[in-house]
Amino acid sequence: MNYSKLLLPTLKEDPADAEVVSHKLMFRAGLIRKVAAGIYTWMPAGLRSLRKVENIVRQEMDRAGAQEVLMPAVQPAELWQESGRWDYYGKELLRFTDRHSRDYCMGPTHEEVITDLVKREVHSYKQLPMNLYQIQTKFRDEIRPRFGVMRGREFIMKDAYSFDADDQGAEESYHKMQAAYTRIFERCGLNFVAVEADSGAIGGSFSHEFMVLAESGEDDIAACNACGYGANVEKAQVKDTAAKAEGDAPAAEKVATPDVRTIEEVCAFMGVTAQEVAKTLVFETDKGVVAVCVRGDRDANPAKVKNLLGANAAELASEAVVREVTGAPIGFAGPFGIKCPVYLDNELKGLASFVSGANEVDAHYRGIAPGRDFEPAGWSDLRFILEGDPCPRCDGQVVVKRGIEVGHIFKLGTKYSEAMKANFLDADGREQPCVMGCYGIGVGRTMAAAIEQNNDENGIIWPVPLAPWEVVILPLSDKTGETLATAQKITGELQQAGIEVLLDERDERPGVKFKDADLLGIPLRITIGARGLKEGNAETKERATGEQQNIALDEISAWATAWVKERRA
RNA sequence: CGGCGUGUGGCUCAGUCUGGUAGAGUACGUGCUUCGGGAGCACGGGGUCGGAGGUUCGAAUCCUCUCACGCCGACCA
Repeated sequence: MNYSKLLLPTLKEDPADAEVVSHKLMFRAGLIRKVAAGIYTWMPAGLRSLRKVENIVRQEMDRAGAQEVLMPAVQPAELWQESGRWDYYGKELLRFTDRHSRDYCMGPTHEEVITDLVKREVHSYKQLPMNLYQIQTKFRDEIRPRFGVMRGREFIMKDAYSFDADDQGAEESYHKMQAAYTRIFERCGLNFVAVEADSGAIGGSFSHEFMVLAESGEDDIAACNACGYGANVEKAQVKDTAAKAEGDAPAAEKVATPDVRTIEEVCAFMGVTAQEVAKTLVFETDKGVVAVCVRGDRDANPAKVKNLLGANAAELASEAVVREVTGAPIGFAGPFGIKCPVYLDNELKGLASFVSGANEVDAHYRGIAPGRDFEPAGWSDLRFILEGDPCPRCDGQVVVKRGIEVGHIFKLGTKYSEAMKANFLDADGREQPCVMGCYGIGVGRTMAAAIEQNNDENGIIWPVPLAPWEVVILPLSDKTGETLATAQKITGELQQAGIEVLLDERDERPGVKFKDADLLGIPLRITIGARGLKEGNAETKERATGEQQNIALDEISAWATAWVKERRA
């Protein structure tokens, strides 16, 4: 590939709207250009890397026995009404009508389409298990797209769906995908962890996220420093270690607390620590309004509230609802006398009594004891895990890290197959719903995550398997044209050997070529200059290590070919 | 959707407060000199100053409305 004819516009300055390093570098290196918020064009070099990720994904999916299909981006409302998600899915689902006033949406995911397909085409246990996947453009109308292609509205995703005859088969399919994902991200050269995750609105019984470790990640991961345990903080269980409090609680005493609302204010006013206070939070859910108490220095985890109730959604209640159940403005909620069920976090077992709001303006209680002053609706793990908490699996401690979610796998069960009647006949001739799993990989996000993990002040440092080109050859200008002729010869030889080469034959000064080669992050650079030519040498430089060598011209092609092939995934 | 902020040549930005008819750097074109880590000089092309309306003799600048984009929050498969 000749650089002079490539649409590969590099920039010296960071774009004004980019925040994270991968976004800045993808833009500066001419890999992407923005069309609208969260919507991007893939430029030639960027597309080459994107295709590399896709091909790794494709190879591993095929190896795992999955079959590739391609489903439409535009989906009819009927399918979504059938699954029940037309009403459930929020504004992220971009809806529109055609000229006949029929409702459609841009597919944010394809459970409906695939389940409908399998319902029509698969009828016998003899056809199962089956795993179908696609690499396709999704659209989710995110409220706030950011970080370039990392959280775009339109993005390329690999989504796979498995169909099994029974639960055991579904788990086998799940584990196959887990193994395939591990291979995929290893081949992409990423430093990642697979963690337990909340299965969220998609439903289903269990799920893992594949997280690339990076400070710019949008998710917090709780990992054990001793065993292999890892989980999204949304999901991470907090070990129930609180010993039941001994001794009698003092009688409850109401205290006037004018204008004292926050935990800090309460602690300062009452002369207690946050560990002695129960923070009461009111949640609105589709199973009704509930109150949740956690220790004053902890945060309640809405995902756990949701799961405890078996609800589809749980969010902090509006001020109006808080007034309704507590009879007071926000800041004075407490478990005693509140007009909704109260769930307590396990950790509060350690307190015989605690300080809490009195459900009336400017008042708190001291000495509230669960079981005596009020009857909890239940005890459960309801708070977010924190760094330093005990590992739920072993005696180790939890550390919290940031991660980029590049893949997510779910065991779905029969939620969609039952709703959409994707049934098959078993060996006994009985009709049964398929047991499903679904498995996603953000292809563009994986590529961005690789940059996030591999860069320096000069630009991208591509892992060889994802690099748009494996080798860049820089003929430095001379009067005779000998450097160019030599570079062309080497380019030809490498291409013969199946190496992907970018030949920078632009009439540019050496500094420009060096800077662009670094910015683009091509793993191996070969410089042909008058200086080395005199000695009969080509000069090599590895982007990742900075290591330079002089290699004889008649050996350079073989040397470079071996260098690249050793590092391919 | 709430809070804050920004829209001026392809990119990065100045000019706006204090109204006088649009600039710099970079990128691009031509020429000369250069040529091993983003060269120098000269000349040149390129701008509805996000859009609409208003005030004014005169608006990038002041006022009103609107659109787009960004950050924080909430939200999120």
